[in-house]
Amino acid sequence: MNDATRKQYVARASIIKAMAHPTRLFVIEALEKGERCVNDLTDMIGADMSTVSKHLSILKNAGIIGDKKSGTSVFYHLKTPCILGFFGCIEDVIESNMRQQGEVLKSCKARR
Amino acid sequence: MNDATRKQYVARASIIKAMAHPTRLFVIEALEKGERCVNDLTDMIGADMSTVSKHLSILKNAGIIGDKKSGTSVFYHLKTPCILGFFGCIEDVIESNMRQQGEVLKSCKARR
DNA sequence: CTCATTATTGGTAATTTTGTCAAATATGCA
DNA sequence: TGCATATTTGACAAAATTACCAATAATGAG
Repeated sequence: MNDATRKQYVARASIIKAMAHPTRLFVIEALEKGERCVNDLTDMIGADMSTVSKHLSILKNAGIIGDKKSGTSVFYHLKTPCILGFFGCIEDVIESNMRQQGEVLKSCKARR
Repeated sequence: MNDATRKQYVARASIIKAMAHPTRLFVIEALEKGERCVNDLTDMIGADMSTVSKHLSILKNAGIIGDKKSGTSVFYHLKTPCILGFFGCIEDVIESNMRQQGEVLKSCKARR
C-alpha cells in the first residue's frame, strides 16, 4: 500500500471512528428529526453535559454535524444525512450474527 | 434513553468500531473483489502478519467477514457487501470537509 | 452589574486499542 | 518423522478513548 492510499484510508477511518460510539450514534439519529441543543441531547442521553459536549465536538470535527449558536444555546444539526443509510446495513450484520448464533445453539442442542 | 435502547446502540457501535481502522477498511475493500488469504493481505498491507491476523479476527468477530480454511491457508471473504455502499457517503463527508477548509482559506486570504 | 443558565475546556484515572516479538498450532511435503 | 509454510495467540508497552468533576466562558434576565 503506497503512502497516498494509506492516507486516504486514514481519512476514511477517522470519520468512521467518529461514529463508533453508542452515544454518538444516538446523536446522529436524534438529529435526523431536526436540530437539537446540547441541553436537550443531554437530557435524552442521560450523561454528564460535558461528556455529551465532547461527543458533539468529535462529530463536528469529523464534519458529520454542524452547529449554530442561538442565545445561550448551541443547536446541532446533521450535515450529511447519507450517514443514516448506513444503519440499515448495520442492522443486517447484527441480524445475520444473531441468526448464526441461533444455528450454533441449535446444533449444540441437537448433539445432546 | 432506556436500557434496551442503549444496548442496541452499543451493538451497532461495536460493528462500526470494527470498521474504524485504516487497515480494516482496506481489508473490506480488498475482499470486495474476492476472497484473500492472510498472506496475500499481509503483503498488500505491509505490516506484521500477526497484526493483520488480529485485524481480521476483529472483522470476523463483528460478523463483517468470514473465513474458510484451505490447506495451510485461511481465506477470508466479505459477508455483508452492503458495507461498501457506505464508502460513498464517507467520501462525501471528506469532500465537504475539504470544500469547507478551502472556503476558510479563501476568506483568510481575502482578509489580507 | 449580578445571577442563573448553557456550553466548553482542562485535569485525571480507568479502560481499551494497537503493534510487535516470541511462542504455539496446524498443514502438507519429503 | 522432521521440516517449511501459514496462521493464530499471549505478553507487554505505548497510545488513544472515555467519563466525570471542577473551572472557565458566554449570554440573557432582573
